[in-house]
Amino acid sequence: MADFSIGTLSKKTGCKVPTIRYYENIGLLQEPYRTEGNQRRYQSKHLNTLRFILHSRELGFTLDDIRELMALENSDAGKDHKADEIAAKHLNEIEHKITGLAVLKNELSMMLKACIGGESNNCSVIDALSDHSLCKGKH
Amino acid sequence: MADFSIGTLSKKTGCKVPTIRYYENIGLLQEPYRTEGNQRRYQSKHLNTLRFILHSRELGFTLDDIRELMALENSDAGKDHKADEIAAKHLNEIEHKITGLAVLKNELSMMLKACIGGESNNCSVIDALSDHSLCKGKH
DNA sequence: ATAAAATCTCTAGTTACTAGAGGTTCAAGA
DNA sequence: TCTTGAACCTCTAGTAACTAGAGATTTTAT
Repeated sequence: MADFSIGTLSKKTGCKVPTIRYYENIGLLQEPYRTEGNQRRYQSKHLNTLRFILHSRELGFTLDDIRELMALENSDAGKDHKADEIAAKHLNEIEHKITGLAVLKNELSMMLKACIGGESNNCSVIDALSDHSLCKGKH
Repeated sequence: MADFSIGTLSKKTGCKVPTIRYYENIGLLQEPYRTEGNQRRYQSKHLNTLRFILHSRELGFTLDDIRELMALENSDAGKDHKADEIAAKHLNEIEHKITGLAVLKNELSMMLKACIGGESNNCSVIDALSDHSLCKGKH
């Protein structure tokens, strides 16, 4: 297949044009060659790399994680082990986040339930937020 | 109680000194008076406001949410209703986040399980991330 | 009085992009 | 072949919510 423009790469991947340029700027995506008029022309290797980046981002990896993951690909030694490590660490962080959010959810639900079910008309989310004692011990 | 310095306010709340100045800069925290030597001196109202801000942040409200919540306090009309609305919207977002993270968690666990349990030695997180078909349909 | 700790302002860096200005190139139709 | 409009180019600055550091001044305690 013929080489393609940045707009085409954008359509193929769903990644916005400025974001593609950004990834190139920070060294995540290899610089493609340019036409005589200075426009970028991509090949399938760029498409693959970009998809790798996007999928990793969807899974919540940071650009630094991704940079590291990509470096591993080019240095065979211990490659799988290190990649697993990064993924495992990431999984751990996600589990922590989920736990934290579940706590928040409860606190917010309780606040709201109290407001809707309550009888006093000075019931208020604001009061709940101002009342430090409500969260004491949890944080 | 006597008025206190920014360092003392920091200790009372656990909020870092530069963050307190930052909140003042962006207009979230009222400017305190200054000593002749230009140092800030705070009073209990500042302590209360800062605690309100910090607790709201812990619950994941953005600084803009908090700004809005604080504006409500000074405009009685529909105050409770609006605050509930903000909190409810926030609760909704948190529920979405939890759902999304749970999906990620599964995908990552499966990736890792396949790597650890697998027999081939080219098993790799990187391969899983490169393989776009794995996530097709979910995203 | 002196010295250390705390404070001051200001700028710039972080993450992962997005938006806009102002100018150039490409591709398709007449 | 010419023209025109879409797509492209670079560069700067803005977003959220802070954090870090430089270099100067003030406060506090001995």
